[in-house]
Parts: sequence; structure tokens; C-alpha cells
Amino acid sequence: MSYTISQVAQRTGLSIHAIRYYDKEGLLPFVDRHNGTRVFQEQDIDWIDLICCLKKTGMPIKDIRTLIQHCMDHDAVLDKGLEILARHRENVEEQLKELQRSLDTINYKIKHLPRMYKEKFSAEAVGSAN
Amino acid sequence: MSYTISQVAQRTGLSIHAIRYYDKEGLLPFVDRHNGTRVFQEQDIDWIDLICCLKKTGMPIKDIRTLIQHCMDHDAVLDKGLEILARHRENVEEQLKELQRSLDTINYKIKHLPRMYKEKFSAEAVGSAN
DNA sequence: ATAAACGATAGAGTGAACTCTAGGTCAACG
DNA sequence: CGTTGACCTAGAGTTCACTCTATCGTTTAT
Repeated sequence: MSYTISQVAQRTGLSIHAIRYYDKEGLLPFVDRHNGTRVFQEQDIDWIDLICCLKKTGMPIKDIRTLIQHCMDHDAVLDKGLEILARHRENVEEQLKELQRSLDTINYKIKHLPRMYKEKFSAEAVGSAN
Repeated sequence: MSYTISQVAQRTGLSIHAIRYYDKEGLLPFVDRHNGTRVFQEQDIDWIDLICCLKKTGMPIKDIRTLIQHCMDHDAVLDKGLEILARHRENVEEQLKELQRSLDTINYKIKHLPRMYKEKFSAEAVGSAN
């Protein structure tokens, strides 16, 4: 079973434009062509899913390209590809902690917003009374 | 105690340029001026901390401006400001879940990368044998 | 009194990641 | 045989959030 670009767009949630852009940027070197038209296989979609996941977790396109290029290189895949992914996993774990801290801060600020607000206006009242 | 823009930059980790940019974008309507020079109070830094937190959690600048403007409006603060923050908190909770899902996916992909890689090259071997 | 240090503004430039447009190819259908 | 519809490329345009530059004003120390 193979897929057209619009079917892949449907399945992945990416726009057709974005897929072509990713290809142009070297993220999809594994995609076959038929008369110039891209023909996607099931496993290509697995790779695109990985790309989407890396994007969602903030990996820039040039880093994804590096990873993909390593993975297309027979000898280096287990070494360099896995190394990059493992490093990114740590990064995502840090993002999780940071996001949790931010959530705590937001909760704190929600609790104290009335006070912050009050203090600011008291200060301004003093200021304008001067 | 009051602070200059460079002291605020130090304390918040923002660049001086970014602080001025935020001011220009209407995020810091509460900052006083002395002879045109910005003078920051302690509670202004509390507001800037909130702004940083909202930015880190993906709120765009125009939405932060809307929130701040509501909070500078006496009558609406508890209603609209808290409402926006509460909605954003739900958003951040969803981000946390999504990030956790992405981490799971990355772990899964790390486990299966050797297989994805192998299948891709098998497929290409078949293709080039045709 | 003048130079250094720090502050200000306006506006141009940057980089990332798309998004859109124009113009073209190709296979299938009536 | 022509027209639709889906695909293609090259490249221009857009948005966001800064970042940088040029130029100017104000304190402060020597």
C-alpha cells in the first residue's frame, strides 16, 4: 500500500506545503518518486511521525535533518542516530520539569493576582498623590 | 527600592532589548518614567515574572497584552484576567500531557529505530532489485 | 566642560518555519 | 481531444519575536 502527498497530509495532520517544505529541507530523503510524483510507503509515515514528534518537542529542522541523515547512513545509525535521540529525550524530560514549574507559577500567580493588582494600584495612588 | 532596565534584565534573564520591545508592545503599561527613563518597582518585576512564565508556556504576545490590559482595568481584573489565566492553565495542563505523550513516542521510537531503519533499507533493496 | 556610561527612540534586519502563488506536467474521464 | 484535478518546482511573502543599529539625551566623574 502506498500513499499520495495529500493522503499523508491527512494522516499526519501536516499541510501538503509543509511536507514539501520538509522534503526540500532534506527531512524526507527516503521518499520514492514516480514520474516526479512522491510515493509514500507505510514506513515513510513512521519516519514522518518521528519527525512530527521531534518538531512538537522543539527540535529545529536542521537538527532533524542531521538525525535523518545519520539514520540513512548504514554504518552510523545505532551510534549517532540513537545518541541524538537519547540526548533529545533528556532535553524533553527537562522541558517537562520546566513546564511543571511554570504551571506551579501560574497557579501561584492566579492565587496572588488580586494582591498584585491591589498593590500596583495602591502604589499608583500614592504616586499620583505626590 | 527601584530598578533600572539593566538591573531588571539581570534579574529576569531577559535582554534589555526584549524588555523595551515588550514595553513597546504594551506589555508593561505599569512601568513609571523619570525624565523618560523607565523606573521599575518590585511589583513590576512580579508582573514581568508572570509575563515570562506565560511566554515560556507559549502564550503569544498579543494575548499577554490582552491579559495585562484587563488587569490594568480596575473593574475587570478578577473577572477577565483570572478567566484568561485559568483558561491558559488548562492549556498548559494539556501541553504537559502532550509533552508526556511525545516523550513516550520518543522512547518507543528509540526502541524501534533499528527496526525502522532495517525495514527501510530492505524495502530499498527490493526496489533497486526491480 | 567634556567624555564615559547608561538611558531613550525609530526603524531596519534576522531566522525559523511555514504558506502562498505562478506556471507547468501528467493521467484519466466524457 | 480537451478539460479537470492532483501533482510538481521555484521562489516570493508572511508571521513571530526578537535583535541590532543609528542617533540622540542625561547624569556623573575627572
